[in-house]
Amino acid sequence: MPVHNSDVADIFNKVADLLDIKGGNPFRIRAYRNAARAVNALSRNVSDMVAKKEDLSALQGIGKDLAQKIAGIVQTGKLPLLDELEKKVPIELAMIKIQGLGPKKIKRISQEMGIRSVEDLKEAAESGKIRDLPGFAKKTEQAIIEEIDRMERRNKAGKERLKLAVAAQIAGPLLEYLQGINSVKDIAIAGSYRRRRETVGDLDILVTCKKDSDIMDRFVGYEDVEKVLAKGKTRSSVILRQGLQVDLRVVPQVSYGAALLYFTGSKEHNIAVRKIAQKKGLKINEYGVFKEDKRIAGKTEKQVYQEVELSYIQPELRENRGEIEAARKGNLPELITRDHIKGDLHIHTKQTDGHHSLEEMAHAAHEKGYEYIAITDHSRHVTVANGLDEKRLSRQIDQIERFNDNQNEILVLKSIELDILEDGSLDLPDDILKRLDLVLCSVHSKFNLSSKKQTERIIKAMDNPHFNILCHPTGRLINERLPYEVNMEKVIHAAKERGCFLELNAHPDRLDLNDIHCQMAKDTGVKVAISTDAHRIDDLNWMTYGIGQARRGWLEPGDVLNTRSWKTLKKWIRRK
DNA sequence: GCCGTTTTCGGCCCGACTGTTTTCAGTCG
Repeated sequence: MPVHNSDVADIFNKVADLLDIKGGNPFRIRAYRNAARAVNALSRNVSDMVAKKEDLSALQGIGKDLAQKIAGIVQTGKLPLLDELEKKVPIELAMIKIQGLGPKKIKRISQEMGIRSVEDLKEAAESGKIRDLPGFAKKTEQAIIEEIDRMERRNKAGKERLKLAVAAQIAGPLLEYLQGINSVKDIAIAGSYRRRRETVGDLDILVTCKKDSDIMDRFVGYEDVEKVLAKGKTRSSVILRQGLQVDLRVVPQVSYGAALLYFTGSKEHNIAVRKIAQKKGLKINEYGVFKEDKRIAGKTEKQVYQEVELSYIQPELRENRGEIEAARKGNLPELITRDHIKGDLHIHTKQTDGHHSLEEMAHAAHEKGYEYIAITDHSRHVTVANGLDEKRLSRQIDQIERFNDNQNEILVLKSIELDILEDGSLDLPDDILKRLDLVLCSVHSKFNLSSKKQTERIIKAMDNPHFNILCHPTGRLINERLPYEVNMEKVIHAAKERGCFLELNAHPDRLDLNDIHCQMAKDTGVKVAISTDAHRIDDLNWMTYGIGQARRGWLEPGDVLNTRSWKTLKKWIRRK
């Protein structure tokens, strides 16, 4: 089994947790966590980098020692330090995931009561033994019981973070409710929701409001609130029935920008920004930028960035993956927006597994202001979707030509979502593909091939001169199905060499390409098509999720295929 | 354990809330 970046990151995070419980140097612990994050954020496979003898210590947060440890993990799959720590600190690491229990408390519980696992802890708490420990009491004991219960329910459901689109359904009505409180002035959802991450762990809502507002009472009184975790003057936390934690912060208007920056994160971005401030003799917190004790900025995010000589950084970029350096040099990307999109290149109809007709989809797309759409029904191999064979595709082609002849609203491109078969051949013969404007190709079967075979399969398919766009390139379904084993670096380079393109599938369950792969495509010079994979009219709205992901991947209008008019697009996709 | 336009040694982001205490440590984000 090849060692993945996430394997290395998991090992480092475990080391950090164990050192934390053991009572290690907090900065050494942070170094391990930083390294875990750095490895996870890499756009390349760390195994490949080790194989090519690249200098890992050049990476931010990874020095000589950790570079060596990474090489060791790649070669053996293990880290001796971790094995050693696991022997010295024999406790189940799941314990640290219990809210309210940190390393210090776990250490005491395990040392003084011999508790080693969540199960032991549950039993001790339920039989009232925890409260006897000095520093612990009834409330802590009760909280432990409740949190273990919540954790168990969450594990059963199998997901810790909600998909962005699901969170949006919960956030919408809540935001409306809070906006209805007349003492509220500004309101925004910050956090990973604002950074448009594909999943969110909680919602951070920020408000400014009039003095003596009853906002906190109203907030904890919201109909969906199941449990109030904390309630203060400036900060309250609740858990909603749907399991989502929501934090509400009230900040003074002069601090709104500083607070928005602070609570939008990411944490790593904030730390990096604050470090710059520190060097300039300034202090940044959620209330503003301070020189000694005087506030010199804070009303807007832009002001705060200005004080540390950075240009404004879009929320989607705030991951400490190079955006700060780019802001300093003034070469941040001009990120793509929904308004740049001229058409949707992946749309299904009733002919296969869609729910609306070609005419209905075309009309809806016209109403969105699009210049063109591509009709991309499935090919015959996808039998469950009633995929098209040559005859039916031929009829659909005729139908589209007639449709285009009879209206001027929108151009409908003749296309297909064609299956890539196990051996890398395409599901329909070239004769019929020739008649299409555009050919999308997808893997819908044999997800469990080895990385080598899966990569070869896809690249062989790209050898066919009709191949234009690779759909949902890794096949992952967020929270449901892992990506299949595939070497994306090779796939992207193969696409570049052959004049092919990659899709960023905007379906909120897919968002595939992910942000890091988008950036990889951009750096390689492969243009990306942001498409919804709509199966019904409403699905066309998913474009905004694709845009969010693309922005996280630093994509500019010029990096995206469907920001171009069909006239230009047509030239780009023609293969030599 | 990392890092350097003050530094190769001595730093390493910062504040709110809670629970258990009588002034604060632990946890969280």
